[in-house]
Amino acid sequence: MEQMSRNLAFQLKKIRQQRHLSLDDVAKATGVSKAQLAQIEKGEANPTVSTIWKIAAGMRMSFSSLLQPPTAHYMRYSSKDVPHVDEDEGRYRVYSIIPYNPERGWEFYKVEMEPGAVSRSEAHTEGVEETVMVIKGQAIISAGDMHELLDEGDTLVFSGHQPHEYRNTSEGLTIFHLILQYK
Amino acid sequence: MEQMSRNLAFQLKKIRQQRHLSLDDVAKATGVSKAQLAQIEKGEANPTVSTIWKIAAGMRMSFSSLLQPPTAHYMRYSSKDVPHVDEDEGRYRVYSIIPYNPERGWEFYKVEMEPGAVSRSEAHTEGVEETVMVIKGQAIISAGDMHELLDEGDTLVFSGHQPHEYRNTSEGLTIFHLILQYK
DNA sequence: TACATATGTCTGATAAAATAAACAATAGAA
DNA sequence: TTCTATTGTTTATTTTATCAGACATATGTA
Repeated sequence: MEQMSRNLAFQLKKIRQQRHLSLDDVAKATGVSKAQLAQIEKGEANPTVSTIWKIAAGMRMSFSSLLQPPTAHYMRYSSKDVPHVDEDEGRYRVYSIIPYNPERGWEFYKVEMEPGAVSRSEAHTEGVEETVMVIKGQAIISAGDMHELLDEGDTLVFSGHQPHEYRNTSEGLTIFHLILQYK
Repeated sequence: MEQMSRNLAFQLKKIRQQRHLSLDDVAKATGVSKAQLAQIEKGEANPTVSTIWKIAAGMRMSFSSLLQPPTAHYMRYSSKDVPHVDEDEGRYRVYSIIPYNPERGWEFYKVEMEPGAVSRSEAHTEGVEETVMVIKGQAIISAGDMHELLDEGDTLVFSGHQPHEYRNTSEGLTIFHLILQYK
């Protein structure tokens, strides 16, 4: 994604002008060509790890500080372009509200289930934690020997490391929010 | 440097076989070609940030965990191939023992000064901390209004944010170790 | 055994990252 | 003003990262 490029662009430009260095100075210090540095600072580049390494080493910075996102920053996710996936012949619909992002570590879904609809999930890898918040309707969440009936407003947090199941036990549509948190 | 490639290779391979996935699986999950993934796992690749992003996102990992160096790991720096720089007509010699590494954040030098030799350094950027340990001889370290005379065995820590000076005040060769720590 | 599927490796083609050098724009000094 | 640095941008070229698909090697299944 061009998220990283933006971070890199911001941080590099910031410290370069904090230190009052020209592109030539940085090029000499890092061994990366001036043209490439200019591209990077404009966020129009997709550098390789070795290039980033050279910059970090030459500027005496850590990776984290070089790739850190700028503070005070926001992102809007429009409801218009939310991708969604159907299961159970369209009776179970999953909308990806906030897609996974390596900087964040979690993702956010909205789920709609028709009456009687069921969804089964395989065990996720190791340390995945699921948070379910029922917005409307009623559902039973099962995992191992856990069977919890959630009403409107109820929230459940559980480990997704074993197979689990969502079941709409109400007469109408059930809607809930779902957060998947990765370790 | 190929340091990052090694870390990436190690971590990717590790979690791939922890999750019992094939290269095809990972290719499908991340959108990175199988050939490229194979190269990366062998440490023979120099991927771009967008490729790393795709891997991190597809595998639901953070950058840090993907780029983390394997634990239990050592590195030997041989005295044979230590680069060095001379100043003051060869009477001030700096040997780079451990070069800067973005993962570590500091670098290590050995310095030799002939009798009467002087070295002046410009102010380093912001949060640079210098540590001087005199191994042999005697030196005066000055920075701002600080003037410290160090004898064999003495150690001085000071901020390198202003111009400073090393001066060998002994009759013989003075040797000291120098650590530069970056914020 | 033969067959099928799955898995990692290798190869050639293509897209793109990276460089070096030319260029234009700017600022400073004589 | 003119001349000379200095700075960032642009262009042309080389290098290489990436991909799709072919290949070889297993690993089961009938």
